[in-house]
Amino acid sequence: MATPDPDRPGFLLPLLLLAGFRTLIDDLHAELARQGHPDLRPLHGFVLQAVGNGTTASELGQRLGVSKQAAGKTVDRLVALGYLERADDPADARRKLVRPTDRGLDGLRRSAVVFDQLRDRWAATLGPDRVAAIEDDLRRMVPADVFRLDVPGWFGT
Amino acid sequence: MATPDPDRPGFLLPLLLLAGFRTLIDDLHAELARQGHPDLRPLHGFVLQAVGNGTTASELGQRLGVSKQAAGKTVDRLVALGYLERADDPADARRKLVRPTDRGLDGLRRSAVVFDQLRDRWAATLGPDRVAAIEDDLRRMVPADVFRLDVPGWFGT
DNA sequence: GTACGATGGTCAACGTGGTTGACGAAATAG
DNA sequence: CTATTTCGTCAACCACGTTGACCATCGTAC
Repeated sequence: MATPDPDRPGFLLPLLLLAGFRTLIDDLHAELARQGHPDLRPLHGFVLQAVGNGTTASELGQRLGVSKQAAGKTVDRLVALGYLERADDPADARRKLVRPTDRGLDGLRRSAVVFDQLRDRWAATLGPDRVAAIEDDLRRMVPADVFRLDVPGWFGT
Repeated sequence: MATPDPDRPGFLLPLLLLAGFRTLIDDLHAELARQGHPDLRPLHGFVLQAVGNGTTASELGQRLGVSKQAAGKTVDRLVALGYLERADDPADARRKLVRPTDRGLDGLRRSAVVFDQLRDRWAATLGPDRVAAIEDDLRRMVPADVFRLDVPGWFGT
C-alpha cells in the first residue's frame, strides 16, 4: 500500500512534511540544472551555505553535524566540481581554508533566488499568511538545536 | 553561518519542513528503541509500510521508487534483522514473496501508535486545527504523484 | 627552550542506500 | 515452439556517513 492507512493519522504528518521538503528541493534542482548547475546535489546547497565566506573542514563538520572526515570528503567532491577551493591558512600551517569559488557563489545566489520564487508560489496558492503560519508552527515544534545546522543528522539517511 | 540568511526568506521553508520531519522521525526512533526496536532505521518504516501484507522485490521497488536491486538489498537487511521473511510463490517460480514477520508487524504497529502520539503532542501545542491546516496546505502543495510512495526519490539522500 | 596535550587534516576500512549492466530461469504471447 | 518479458540476483560502482589511527602543528606549562 502506497498511501498511508487513514486509520493511522499520525503517518500523514511526517509523510507530508517530507513530501513538502522534497517538492521544494526537486523544483530547486530542476531549475538549477536549467541554469547551468546540473551537478549540484541537494546536500551541496546546505554545505555551500555552511561554508559561507570560508571555513575549515573541521568547523564545517561541526556546523553540519558530521565528522570532520565526512566534511572533508564532501569538500573534496565540491572542489572537484569547481564549487569550492582550498587555500593554506597563513596564520596556522595545520588549517586549510575552504572557500566558495565564483561558481560556488553563483550557485548559492541562484539557489536563494529560486527558493524565494518557490516560497512566493506557495504564497500565491495558500496565501502569504498561511505560509508564514506554517513557518511559525514548525519553528515552535522543532527544538532550537535541531533548527540550527550544527547538530547531527541534518541530511542523508 | 548556521541559520539561514534572513534576507533569503525562501531558505526558511525547506529548512523548517526538513527539521519538522526529522524531529518526528528522531522522536519516533528514540521511542521505538525504548520499546525493543533499536535497529529499526528511518527507512525501514517506509519499507514495512510498503510491504504491507506481502509483495515481491520488484513491486516493492516500484512502490518505493527505487530499482528492484535496491529494494532487494533492503529486503536482505530487513530479513537479517528479522523484520521480513521470504517465501516461494507457489503460482510462479520466479517470484519470491516478501512478508513481514511477527516482529515486523510489531514494529509497524508501534510506529503507528507513536506517530499518533506525536501528532497529538503537536496538536496539544499548536491546536488541532493548525495541525490539520498544515496537513491540508501541504497536501495542496505536493503533487499527487509525489505524495504517493511509488515515485522516485522518497528517501535517502 | 623543550616537552606535552589539543587541534587540523588525512588515510583506511567499513556500513548503508542508491545506481546500471548483465544474465539465467521461468512465465507468457505469437 | 519460439520470441519476448519478467523476476531475482550478481557485480561494479558512487555518495555519504561512521571509527580508529596517525602525523604535523600550535599553544601552553614548566
